[in-house]
Amino acid sequence: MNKPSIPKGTRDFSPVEMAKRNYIFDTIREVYALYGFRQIETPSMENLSTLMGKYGEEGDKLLFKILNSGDFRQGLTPDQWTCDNPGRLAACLCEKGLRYDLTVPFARYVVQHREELQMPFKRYQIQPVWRADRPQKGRYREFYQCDADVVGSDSLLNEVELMQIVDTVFRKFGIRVCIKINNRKILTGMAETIGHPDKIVEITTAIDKLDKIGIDNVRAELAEAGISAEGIVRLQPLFEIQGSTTERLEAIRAMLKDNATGLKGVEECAFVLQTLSELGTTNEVEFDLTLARGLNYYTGCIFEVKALDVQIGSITGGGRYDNLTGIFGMPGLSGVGISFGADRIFDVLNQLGLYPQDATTGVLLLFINFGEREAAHCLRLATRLRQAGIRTEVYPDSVKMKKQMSYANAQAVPYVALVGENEMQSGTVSLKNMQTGEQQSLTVEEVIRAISAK
RNA sequence: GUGCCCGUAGUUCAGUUGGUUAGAGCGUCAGAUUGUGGUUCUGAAUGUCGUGGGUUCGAGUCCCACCGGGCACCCCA
Repeated sequence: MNKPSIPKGTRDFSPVEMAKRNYIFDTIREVYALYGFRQIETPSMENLSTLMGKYGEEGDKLLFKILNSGDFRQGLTPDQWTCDNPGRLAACLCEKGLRYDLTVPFARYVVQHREELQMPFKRYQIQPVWRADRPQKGRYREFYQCDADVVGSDSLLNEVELMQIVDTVFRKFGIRVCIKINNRKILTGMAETIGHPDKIVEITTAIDKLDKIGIDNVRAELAEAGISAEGIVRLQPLFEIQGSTTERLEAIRAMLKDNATGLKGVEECAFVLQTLSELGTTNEVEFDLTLARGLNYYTGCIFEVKALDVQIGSITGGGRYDNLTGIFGMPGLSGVGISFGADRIFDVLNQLGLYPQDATTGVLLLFINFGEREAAHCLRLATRLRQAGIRTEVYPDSVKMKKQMSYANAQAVPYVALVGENEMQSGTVSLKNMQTGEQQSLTVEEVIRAISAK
């Protein structure tokens, strides 16, 4: 018999895994709320027209498309069927797709609900997204993003605030990270200065790979993208500028002295970095000229977070996008956002064993079942414990004690209550601490106090 | 989408140049122990060897295809 299975790149989550994941979501949620963000949700599927063309050519290929219901062949001409372009055919068969990220659906939401929204609008959203990618380490076809965005405010204080959120969240998790900041305007300015304003995308993707493939390969890739030899030489300082943040900012400022866009980018970076350093952060915040980020809707500050103690891709990213709502007919609205990759954070916390103990414990107390009369009595005691907020369970069957104890052990239940004939008569509970093995005779009130104290 | 590696009990893996009835650890279940788990001891269950085809007297082992998994590229959380 064939065993049932789940699609490639998807996962089941066990109770223990869910407890860990909820710890992650709750922590992020709490920090978002602390900074005044409100939660929204959007549907899993969007109209394909909302999604297409927002993530570049590669992104379009990675969209999960939903086959039209009913007779999806209706109205298709033979020409359309035999069409060479799979994208064109898909557009005829599918009008819906699964969301690829949370930012684009959010932009759609803002435009659609613009009359009801008060600007600046700060929202957070924790939901799964889907990408038809080939799965590998730290990369799934269904994964959760935890986004926070502010729209309707150009102030750089939003960038600062988002970086404080990032810093706070990772401090709470106990993950040591490096927060990298750059600005798309600097890269745009560079492209303009070297005479290739049209090659911004090529330049950013090539630069982005620097630490992975090395400077020579980056140069080769730039040449292949059609950048002149002279242009590549003039880009050189990008990789070579050394020194403190202020020194590097100064050097790049000199390079871009005739380019208004580039200079604006430098000033924006300088402001965010300066303000953050005055406020103080737990984690290191670094100016990284080679940070580019793939998504091409970014126009201002861009950020990325890397874990210092685990080899994994970036675990958080984001940036400012000046005209995302423009595509949906609402120009002139600027937004900035971040996205925590919950699944990668999950992997990092697992590898480093950083979960706090009470985040993963389930039931706190299990009543052993000695028989019908005893169980009825325990049920009443359990009700009182639950009213006191203690997660309590009564074993449903009066089977061998060894089996019940093993159950408690396997579930990592910290306390077991034994209430048999003797205890019933004396009105007590024999409370066993499963870690130490100690056992004492207590009243229900004393049990509540003992467990609550922990 | 491109390239490389891998599919044997619930799980991690062994399985000789192709040779009878495919093994082990962990886990599970039962007992030692009818009011005491996590330690120990004893015993037991479990496989269409990923699927289909081919070579062969004979295939877990060799060949092909498909499916699934992992890794790298691409891209990204």
